[in-house]
Amino acid sequence: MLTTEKGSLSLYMQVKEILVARIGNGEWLPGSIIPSEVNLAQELGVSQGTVRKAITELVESNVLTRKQGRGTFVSIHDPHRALFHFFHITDNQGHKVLPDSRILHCRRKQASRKEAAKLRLAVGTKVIRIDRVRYFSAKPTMVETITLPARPFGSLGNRGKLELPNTLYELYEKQYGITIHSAEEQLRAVAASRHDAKTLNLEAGTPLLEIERVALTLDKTPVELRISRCSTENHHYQNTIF
Amino acid sequence: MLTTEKGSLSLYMQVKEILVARIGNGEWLPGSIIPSEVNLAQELGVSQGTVRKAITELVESNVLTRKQGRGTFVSIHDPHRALFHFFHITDNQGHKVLPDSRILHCRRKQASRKEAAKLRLAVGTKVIRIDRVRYFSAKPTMVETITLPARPFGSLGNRGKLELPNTLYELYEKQYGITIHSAEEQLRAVAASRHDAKTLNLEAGTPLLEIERVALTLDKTPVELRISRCSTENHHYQNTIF
DNA sequence: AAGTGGTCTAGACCACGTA
DNA sequence: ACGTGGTCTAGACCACTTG
Repeated sequence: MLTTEKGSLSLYMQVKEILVARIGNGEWLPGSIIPSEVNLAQELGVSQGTVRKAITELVESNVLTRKQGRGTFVSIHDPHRALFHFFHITDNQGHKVLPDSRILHCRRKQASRKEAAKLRLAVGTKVIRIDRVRYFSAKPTMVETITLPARPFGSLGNRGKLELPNTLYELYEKQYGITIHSAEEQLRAVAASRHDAKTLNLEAGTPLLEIERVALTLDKTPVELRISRCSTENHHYQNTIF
Repeated sequence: MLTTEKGSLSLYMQVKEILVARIGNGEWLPGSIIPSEVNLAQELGVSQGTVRKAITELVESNVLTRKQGRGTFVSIHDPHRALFHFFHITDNQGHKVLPDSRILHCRRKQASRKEAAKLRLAVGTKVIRIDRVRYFSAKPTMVETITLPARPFGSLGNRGKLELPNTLYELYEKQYGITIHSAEEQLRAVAASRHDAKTLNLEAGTPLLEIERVALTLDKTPVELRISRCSTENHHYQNTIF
């Protein structure tokens, strides 16, 4: 129940937690409309302004989306959002294009020390590891290794595994009900290994941009480790600091 | 004058523009307090809620800072803000430490094509170019080339030039009244040149992380071009995507 | 026409910092 | 005690979308 007692959170924060909980437990699915501000206010016994403030903060953190005249919706990961929010590679003219993908391998393994640490699993836990190459206008440019915990993603790669979509986050959401809300990335310069070099058709030792990303759900649970090594001959990583 | 006519911006947006203008023209300097919400509302003939909404957005974009019980202040670039907002290099344990700096050169030149383009100047315009090395625990780790338009920064480096502070953005603000509000960064992997290698005490050809940053003022005027080449042996570039 | 979010108002009380 | 920002309310009107 909502309270306004001394030690408690502010009303709108309590409303926010209720909304997040309803999204988290699947009561309101991605893409679906939520009740109007007036209805929620009535139901929860607060004013519309309080509900509004809670919703505003969730819109700012990309959890909800408002559409004037229509209603408020649980955010959905269409390819557009994946591209503009989570994909930071652009060509040297600043144009952003999603690369094509080709899967090299997809197998089950036991989590290495590093994978276990990054995904907060016990060493040896079953994971799925995907290797793929990504192409910009038919030119191989990135090699990617993606590690997923087998627990939620158990069925992935079991049958017809080489047919994974290009935008994985959409798959996670639609197939497994897992929505990526944030990510931590670490960037380094590394020398291309012989394998990298062969795959990307360049010389071993060529400098590559390595991006190590841990993707997180709304409650900060890590659900994907992705290591990308990218040739920065014609592309770069673009970051805007506000 | 504020209006609520049909084609015009919403009231709180007009208030926001007034506040930004007063900051931009130096009426309210960085670090100083601005009038209270109630006073501004009275002066501008709107309700406190409207002023509040305008201020809230400016706080979100780091232009203003609220301090409960005290007032609202124009944001200031203390070293802390520079470090946590604009400096993205951390060691491999995730700890952020500001490196020491040593200036190698500081000279006046004519803007190269690239510098002119990035700073939106005519080719050949006078610029100041600073070369420095940055150290983490006494180990040379980054080489930096900083280019500033001579116009606003004319006096910089004229006398005793090798005595520049470690956090330049603070200098820009205090000395020249120029506050950096945002930046565009492009990251690439490059091979260390012989000069890089000698400066950083490693072998030519070693992969380095190159960060090319254009720093912008509140009105999006580019005022600094900074190219950093960083050894990522013990450090990396950390980015969080929300 | 009805329902939604978007803006705006006027006033209330609380929590915090300063004097 | 006073002034500040922080929260909350209740109600108004506008702009937009849908039936």
